[in-house]
Amino acid sequence: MDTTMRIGELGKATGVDIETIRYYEKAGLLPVPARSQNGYRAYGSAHLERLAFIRHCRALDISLADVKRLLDFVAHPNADCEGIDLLIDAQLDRVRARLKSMQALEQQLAALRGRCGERHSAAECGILHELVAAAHGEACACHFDTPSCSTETSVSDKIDSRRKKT
Amino acid sequence: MDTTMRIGELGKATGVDIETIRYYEKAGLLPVPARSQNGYRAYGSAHLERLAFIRHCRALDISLADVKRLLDFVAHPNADCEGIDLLIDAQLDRVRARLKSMQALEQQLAALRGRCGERHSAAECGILHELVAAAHGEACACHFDTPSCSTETSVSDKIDSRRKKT
DNA sequence: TAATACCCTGTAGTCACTCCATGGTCAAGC
DNA sequence: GCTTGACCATGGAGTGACTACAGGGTATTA
Repeated sequence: MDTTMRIGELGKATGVDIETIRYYEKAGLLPVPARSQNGYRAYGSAHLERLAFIRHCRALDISLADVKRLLDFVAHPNADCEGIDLLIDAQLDRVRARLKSMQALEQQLAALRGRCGERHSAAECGILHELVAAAHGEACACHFDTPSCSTETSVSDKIDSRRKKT
Repeated sequence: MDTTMRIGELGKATGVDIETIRYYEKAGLLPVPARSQNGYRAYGSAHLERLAFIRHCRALDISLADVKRLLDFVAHPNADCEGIDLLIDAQLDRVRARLKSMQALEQQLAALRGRCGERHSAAECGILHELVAAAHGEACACHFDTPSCSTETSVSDKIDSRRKKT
């Protein structure tokens, strides 16, 4: 029997908030730990490893549902690894799509930012003018990199591509 | 009096889901519309413009709280525009920070993806090995661009920087 | 008259946490 | 023995920006 840790110790060892640890347990990602006599959770090294694995996956922006799937593969080493493959591929696709839209976004905001030099009234603010013009569907400098400006599909697509994660 | 539209028409004209339109109304972003005799919402051109404005801002990933602030500036054109300035600046900062972490993420995932060529058992999968190794704190190829791999602070910081939006 | 395509309200669910209220446990200091 | 403070427990609510759904009303067309 190895030494056990309380939740606060596990949290410190992994840099994970104790509320998050309890959340992972409730979500079925972290096995239910034993309890010491006073009712405190008692974690072992297996929990520490597992929690580190989860956090590493989360650092890669992998959803908890996918982390769960990866943990299944870890638990069943004889299974075909094709799923792992596809999972990481899909994750990479999502990240790349989001990266692309973030880059466009950065350009748009930078252009918008350049429209306002010094202080004046809102009525004269180039940024506000630009935003209103874009809403009107007029040509606007902040979209120089995209073909059309405020047509319904382009706007909602941009939002969709940034929102959708599963 | 200009022609009015029902919610479905407004939705089609702007590419916005009708549930989202109602949500914006409840959130106080879209003015409460008049109702026709049957109780249906009756929108005018002002609503269409405003909704387009909101969506354009959302396409720039500006939070609804900030969109509200921008709408206040639109409503009070004599106010000092400094707030607009700062708002866009802060937005740009957020986007750039996120962009940076997304780029690191993309590299990590790409490296991870390269670890698995053909199909085999999960036990032999390079991806899984890599993830487990990372969780153990061993040197892992997917972090060649970052100094340390799975120390608590670096992992949680990475997650934090990607989660925080306000 | 029936089907359908709309519209209404209100509530609950999503994701991955985060915060809070309320109360129990334990060790140290007085 | 008592208090203080650091921990731990549970359950429930809140976050943002929607999205989905149940259960009903209305309007148009066949």
